[in-house]
Amino acid sequence: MEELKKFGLKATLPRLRILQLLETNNQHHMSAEDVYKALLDVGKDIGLATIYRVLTQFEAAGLVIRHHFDDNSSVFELNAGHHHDHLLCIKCGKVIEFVDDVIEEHQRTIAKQHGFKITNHYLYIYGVCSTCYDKRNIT
Amino acid sequence: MEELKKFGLKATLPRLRILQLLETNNQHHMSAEDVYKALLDVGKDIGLATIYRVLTQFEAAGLVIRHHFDDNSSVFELNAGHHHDHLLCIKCGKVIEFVDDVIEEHQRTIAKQHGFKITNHYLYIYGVCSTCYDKRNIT
DNA sequence: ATGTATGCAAAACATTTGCACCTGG
DNA sequence: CCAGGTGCAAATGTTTTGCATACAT
Repeated sequence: MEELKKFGLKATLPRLRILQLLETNNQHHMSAEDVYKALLDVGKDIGLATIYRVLTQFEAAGLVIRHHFDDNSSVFELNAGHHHDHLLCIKCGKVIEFVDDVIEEHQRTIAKQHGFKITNHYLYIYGVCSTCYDKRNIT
Repeated sequence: MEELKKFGLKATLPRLRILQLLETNNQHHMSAEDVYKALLDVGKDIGLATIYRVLTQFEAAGLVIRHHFDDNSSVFELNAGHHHDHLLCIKCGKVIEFVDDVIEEHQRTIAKQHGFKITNHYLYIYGVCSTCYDKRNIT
């Protein structure tokens, strides 16, 4: 909880609560709105503006990663230290995390060939998961 | 130009102009605002709302691909038929397109392992290009 | 003609910011 | 105590929508 101090951020209640929520929530990917509602549900009324500010600071501190999935809003996930990519179901919203060393290696090679210093990279594979696919003709 | 009809879209002036712009513009990646301004510059005053509507229809028709780059706005590019990924400079905005067969193959494998039917996928590598990197201590 | 498209202005969102008040160290 | 943090409401930027008018077929 005190990793906040490493980044010169005071350990305030809103920050601690948001961090704790991200650490314990079983859906790792949350929008600012999701965080807001989840905290409200637990009786913690933290302003949405503060949530945006805190998440943005967390992102700058490297505690959190911001993604721009297909819709026009941002989702945040705790930076667990190990980079991973995402496989997303467009029907049910399921998110699967994965790592493929060969893909990682090829990305580095491509960046090098073009003279780029990589800062970060995102791979999103969208599709329909087996559960949703099986249901396709049922309803 | 008449690929519009294939999708049940009337060949109206705004659509033809937007399509033509995307086909001829040397920057392949344009936001709705970019398209709006580019057309204005050529004396074609097409409402921004129409541009959004047309680009969205083009996307649905598969004529255009919509990307959500790091900022919170959408950019569109003509679907040239051959899928490719993107390498982006965070300093100057340069965009390089590339294809890596090994990466593509591994993506298919991963999706299959998880029982997903891929609909599409996006790989964005962000970094600093050599030009910007060389300039880093100059200014 | 007639169903579709467009333009404009207003609405809907997601996100950011200004400012007075509160709080952690 | 005091710098930094928060809440609220207003501002911003992007994208969507309602509706009357204009256009392609």
